[in-house]
Amino acid sequence: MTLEEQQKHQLNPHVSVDCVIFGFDEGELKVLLIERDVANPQNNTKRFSLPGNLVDDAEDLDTSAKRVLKELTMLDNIFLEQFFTFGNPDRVKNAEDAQWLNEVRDLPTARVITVAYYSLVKIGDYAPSAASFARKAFWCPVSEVPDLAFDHNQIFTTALNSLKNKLRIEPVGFELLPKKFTLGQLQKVYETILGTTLDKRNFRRKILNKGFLKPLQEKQKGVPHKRARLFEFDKENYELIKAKSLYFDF
Amino acid sequence: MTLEEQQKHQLNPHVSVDCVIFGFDEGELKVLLIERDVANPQNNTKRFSLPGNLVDDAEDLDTSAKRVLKELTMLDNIFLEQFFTFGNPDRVKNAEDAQWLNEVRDLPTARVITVAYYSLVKIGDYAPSAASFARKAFWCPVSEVPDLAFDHNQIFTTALNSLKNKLRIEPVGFELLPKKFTLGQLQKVYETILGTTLDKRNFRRKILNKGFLKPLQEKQKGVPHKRARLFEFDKENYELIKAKSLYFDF
DNA sequence: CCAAAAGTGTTGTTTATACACCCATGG
DNA sequence: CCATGGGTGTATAAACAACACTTTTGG
Repeated sequence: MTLEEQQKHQLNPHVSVDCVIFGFDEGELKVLLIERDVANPQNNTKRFSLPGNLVDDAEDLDTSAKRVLKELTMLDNIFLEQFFTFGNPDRVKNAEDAQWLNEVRDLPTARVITVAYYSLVKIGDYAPSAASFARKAFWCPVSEVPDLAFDHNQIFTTALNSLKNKLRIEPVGFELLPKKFTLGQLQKVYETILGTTLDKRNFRRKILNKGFLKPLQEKQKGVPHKRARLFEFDKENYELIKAKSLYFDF
Repeated sequence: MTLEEQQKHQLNPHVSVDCVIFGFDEGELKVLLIERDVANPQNNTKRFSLPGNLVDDAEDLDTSAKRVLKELTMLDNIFLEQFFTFGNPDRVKNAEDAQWLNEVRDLPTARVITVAYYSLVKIGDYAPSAASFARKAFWCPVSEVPDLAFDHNQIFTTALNSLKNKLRIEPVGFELLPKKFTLGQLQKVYETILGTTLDKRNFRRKILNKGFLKPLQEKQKGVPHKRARLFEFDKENYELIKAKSLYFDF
């Protein structure tokens, strides 16, 4: 290991990143949780948390979040955004987490502030490579998130709120869907995240008028109803549109 | 000093807060800068920065930002919001800042991540108590911000953007004005922050329809033109309105 | 009397909302 | 033939944008 590499892997014991990774599957919004390794097998109380880790001391925060995300999901991220920093001095001091911290941290009692990110991934793309860590990581419907370590429940709730706000301003919905998707699927994503129902005709008119959805010739196959037209997100066009009108509004 | 107080004042060398404090005066948006103390009087190159400091190790981030703001302005804050965390590993490593860090920090070469807040204050209320630190702190028009220490120019720019976004969503404009203000003043605030001009009639109609401005009987005095009606922000009413319609939209 | 900001309505255009039926497919 | 989601248009209401003149005051 070169000196440079060594330096790169020197952990900063006071700053961490946590990632709230959203996915969408079977009409449900899900979040990626990990089940914590506990070295001591006697302690078999399961404890769940968001994926996160200390930052390396020479590493940018965004880079760190990308690294952690990649380490845990083997996916290069699609979209990754810092949304809040949590720094309650007691956030890592609950008794339930003390043992685990003792096992894995050099300074288990140090105060740690954490910079939180959220990310949207396509579960479909992602599942195939999930096998190697499936024992530790799993998708959990957002309505069934259990008690999490540290202040991770608060982080999760804040992330969900940020995602809602983001969705009103930028068209991030397709990040959760396969590259080719139907308008019905997209509408479902919006409804799930916003927690409302939307009128089908109004939704379609509005989103098609934005001009960043490219209709394909291709259609769905194998569905027990009329085949829906497939669409792609038209990134180039979107960039042009964004430059003019900043707001999206749902 | 009690043990508790001692603990409270133990600085965490790895985490700081920085505050971007906006004020509005003479039709201009201004930001509060400080001129850095340099112990060594030989070094008389002036160096400006945003007000900020390391967090105390047992202190919440919001509390820390409030404390720093109060220490520097003697004002209890009106509005204070975390907007981004800056963590480039090189952000405190420019040569220009090294000497100063050597003088004031225990670990002058440590990487510091900083949680940035912005705040809006009424310059009018604030100026009277400014004397005691006026040598060190001053209001600088946002269009004339000089080179700042560390990455503070970037922090400032990001804050200004966040403020713009905030203004579109919540009516924060009056935070910058005296308790009683005219619609003309308020419009000026919006125009200054958003960097546009707005139609007077449309602005008035729109903002009055929101229902959170309480017209007073009182009028301006001593102006060389028609006296404008004064208004107050109606906080209770605003809370009611906010509960229903989340969006504000300018 | 002049400069400077206050105050005030209307019209045309765009955007949002509410709403109901037929179509194609697989099972 | 049935259940399922796909696909389509119109009418009403609300919000927005553009636009010009009179009033009051201090100097």
